[in-house]
Amino acid sequence: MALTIGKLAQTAEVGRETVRFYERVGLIDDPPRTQAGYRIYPTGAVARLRFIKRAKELGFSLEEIRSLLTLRVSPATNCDDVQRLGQERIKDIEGRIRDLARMKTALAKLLESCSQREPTEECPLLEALASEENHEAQH
Amino acid sequence: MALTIGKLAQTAEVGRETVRFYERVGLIDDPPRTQAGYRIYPTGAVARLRFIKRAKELGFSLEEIRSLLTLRVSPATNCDDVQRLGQERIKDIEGRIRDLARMKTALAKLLESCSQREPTEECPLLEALASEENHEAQH
DNA sequence: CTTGACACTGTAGTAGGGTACAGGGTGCAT
DNA sequence: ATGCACCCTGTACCCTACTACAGTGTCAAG
Repeated sequence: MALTIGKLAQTAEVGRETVRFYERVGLIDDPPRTQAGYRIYPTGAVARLRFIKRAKELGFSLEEIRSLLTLRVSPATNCDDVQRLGQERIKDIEGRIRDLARMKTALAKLLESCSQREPTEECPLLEALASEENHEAQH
Repeated sequence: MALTIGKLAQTAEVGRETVRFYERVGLIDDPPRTQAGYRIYPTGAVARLRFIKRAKELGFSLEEIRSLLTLRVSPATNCDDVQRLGQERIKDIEGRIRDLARMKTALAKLLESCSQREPTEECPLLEALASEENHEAQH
């Protein structure tokens, strides 16, 4: 069950041109072609495109997504490299989760104080994220 | 204790030009000026810039950040609007946290299987985010 | 055997988010 | 009173991540 580029794009909910763009920049493999030169994709390509799409929504750049996608265990890959790179990524993700959690708390507090109609002078969001501590982001 | 643009930029760890850019697009207020036209910022501007910087790192666009920043309690703001907008943002943030947590789990599993030298054919990250459910992002 | 939907390549344009001057003024330390 | 660091306004340019053609070829349905 193979897909043409249009069907793939539609299924993964990205643009047709976007698929070709990702191919150009090496985020997805060059697919095999028909006699006529049409790209034909395995169904797995859908997952890959969806992954890229969602990772992008999570704030990863295409460059970062590339490095996430190439993280896999294979005989050819040195295990230490995978461990190191993987640990780095995990730390990064943990940091993002912490920051988001802080934002969420701040927002929740804000909404609470709002519903109690106690106008706050300072925006609690600012305080929530402006804090100096634990911040030397590895971006 | 007021700041010139250079000092502000340095303290908040953004570029001087970036500060002017944010002013142009309305993310920060036009500050008062000296006789000579020099911008002078209150110290609170540092927190605002830091907030913008970190929210950006978390994948929010300047447009979204604008909407986060205007979410504050003030007599002029309708409380229902704040609640609605805030709830939306919280849902969004929760979704991001969930996705990131899934990615983290997938990465950890990958590293584990690596240390056990079990080559994985498929990148386990793909499955982590590929799930259909709970996904009609409000971006 | 044509017509309409889809595919191909290549190149150009766009939006978002800055970044880098050029050309000129300010301000304070020596 | 003259450097030197800093500020001002423009305008132009850059990178990322698409998006939109133009010009042409393919293929399946009627």
